[in-house]
This record gives sequence, C-alpha cells and structure tokens, in this order.
Amino acid sequence: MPDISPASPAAVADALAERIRATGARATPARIRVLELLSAAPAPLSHQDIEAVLGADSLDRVTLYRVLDWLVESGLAVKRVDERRVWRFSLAGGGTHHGHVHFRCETCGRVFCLDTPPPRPPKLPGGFTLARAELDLSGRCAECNAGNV
Amino acid sequence: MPDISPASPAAVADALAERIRATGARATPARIRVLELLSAAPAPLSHQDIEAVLGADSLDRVTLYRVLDWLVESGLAVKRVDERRVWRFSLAGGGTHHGHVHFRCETCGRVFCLDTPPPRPPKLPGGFTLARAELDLSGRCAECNAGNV
DNA sequence: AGGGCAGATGCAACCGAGTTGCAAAAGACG
DNA sequence: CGTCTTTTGCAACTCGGTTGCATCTGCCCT
Repeated sequence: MPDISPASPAAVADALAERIRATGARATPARIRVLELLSAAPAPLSHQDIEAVLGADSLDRVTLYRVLDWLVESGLAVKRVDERRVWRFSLAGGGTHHGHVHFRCETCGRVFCLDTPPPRPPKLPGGFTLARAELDLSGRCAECNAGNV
Repeated sequence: MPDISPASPAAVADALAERIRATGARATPARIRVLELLSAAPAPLSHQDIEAVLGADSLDRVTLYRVLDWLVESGLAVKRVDERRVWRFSLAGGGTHHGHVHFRCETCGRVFCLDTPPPRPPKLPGGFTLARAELDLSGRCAECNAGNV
C-alpha cells in the first residue's frame, strides 16, 4: 500500500527535526512528537491534553514538561496560563495559532477560538516593543445561555 | 489620646462591616481585615501577599482562602491568575483595577498597567454574551530594550 | 563504522498552591 | 440565656509542576 497522503508523515517529521536541529538541540522522538502535536492543534494544549493524545506510548510526565519548557526556551513555542491555572502551549509566531481571539464560557468552562481578527494594539509607552497581543473574552456561550444549567 | 486621623480606622472598619452585612453574611474580623487590605492595595494581592501583611496575627491559611472565595462569590472582589499561576484578588467594580490593558515584559517578567482604554470587543457568535474582556500584551519593556540583558 | 560524550530521558521523591471534611468556636436571634 | 447557623482552625489530601540523579542516546569526530 503506497503512501499517497498529501504530505507523508515521515517528511513532516523530517522537516520538524530539521527545525529542531536548527536551534542547536538534538532531534529526539519526544521533541518531534510534541512539535507535531502542537503544529496540528487548533488551540493551545495543556500538559494533560498532550499526555492524553500520546496515550499508550506516552512520554514520561517529567520529560514532557522538559520538552515543553525547551520549546519555549528555544522560541518554538509560547506558554501561557489559562483561567484554571494550568499552562497551555502553542507554537510561536507563524504557527496556525496566530493572535486570534479566545472566548471562555464562565459557565461550562469551554474555550472557543473566534476567527475575529485581533484588535489593533494600542500604542505603547516609549521604548516598549510588542511581541504578542492576546484578547481574552469571557461570558456565557450560546449553549449555556440557551436555558440549561 | 484622641484619634484625629483623617478617617478613623474604626470608622472604616464599620463601613466595611456594613457592606459585608449587606450581602447577607456575617461581618467577621477575618472578612473585615481582608477587605481592608484589598481596598488599600494598589494592585491585586495574592494569597501569599495577604498572609505576609497579616503577619503575626494571621488567619489560618484555609480561612483566608475561604474568605477570598467568599468575597468573589459575593461579588465584592474578582480573582485572576497571574503569570506565575497564582490567584490574585482585587476589589470588584469601582476599584482601581477596572478593565485596562496589561503589558508583560518577557525579559524581566514585570507587568505594567497601561492606561490605554481597552479596545471595544468584536462581535460574538450568536447567543454568546460577553461579561469581561482582557487585552494582554507582551514584549520587552523600555528598560530591557535599553541594552541590559 | 564505531567511540565517546554532552545532552536527553526516566524514575522517584519532592514542593507549593489550593481543596475537603470535620469538629470546635463565635455570631445572630428569639 | 439557649439554641441554631455560620465561620474558623486543623489535618490530611489533591494536583500541577519541579528537582536530583542514574541511565541512555543522538550526534560528532575520527
């Protein structure tokens, strides 16, 4: 059975490995897997999310933490705390997760990614440079407003 | 020795006690103390900050958590996670900490409160209702840009 | 190809913030 | 003053995250 998928998984992994080596670090399976996951994810992932996806052949808890921290340190990813006080990681910069808007429902806790473009950032005090802007909205989602709860 | 300070501490405490009773709860020393602290604080306080200020005659750790949670529940305060994943509490509503914009320096970690008004929020998908909007910016502050680090 | 070593991993134990359950103390109210 | 409810304090626990250390491995250099 020939592999005719648009971009072969192996090729993707190779590209990621290359990107990892470019930072001067070793391209290990753990890093490649995690990077793959993050690139594919539509929203920032928590440590738990990743552990759940990796499932059976999961990495050690600690290794995962270290991989994630390394990603942040090397500039490939950014981390941020969510409203429930857990770290969430997403690809940095050009990734699919570029400054869009998040909405968190205060009733059911779910997070929605709105495709609304982010507001143009206000001017900063002199000397400040902006790397990233996040608009976080919260309230009630349609479902929770629709009677239940 | 007559107390001639601008607003006598006792009077302030009484006013706060009144506000507490207005919510239907008991005006206990613990609640009054914490509420005093929060009203006086220039920035949101963490559990630890409060414990440190109370110092010697401090409340039990758990009681403090409960008082804080009660404050939030009764609408007198709001809580929010900071970049170090700890809860920070501030007086709700009319407080000094109303929907403004935060800038966090990725180099030194400090948080600046900009007085820029928050952008007007984008339209939400049908059925969603907005309760709160936060614009979080990050980058480098003037000081860190000025050569050091 | 294979050796060597810095860098990465896994394990176990640890940490600190926050939570829960329960009995004792303190307000409120008749 | 008695009783009934709310708060408090204590102890034990959960959970996300971290640290120390021994083992393993990707990668470079012959």
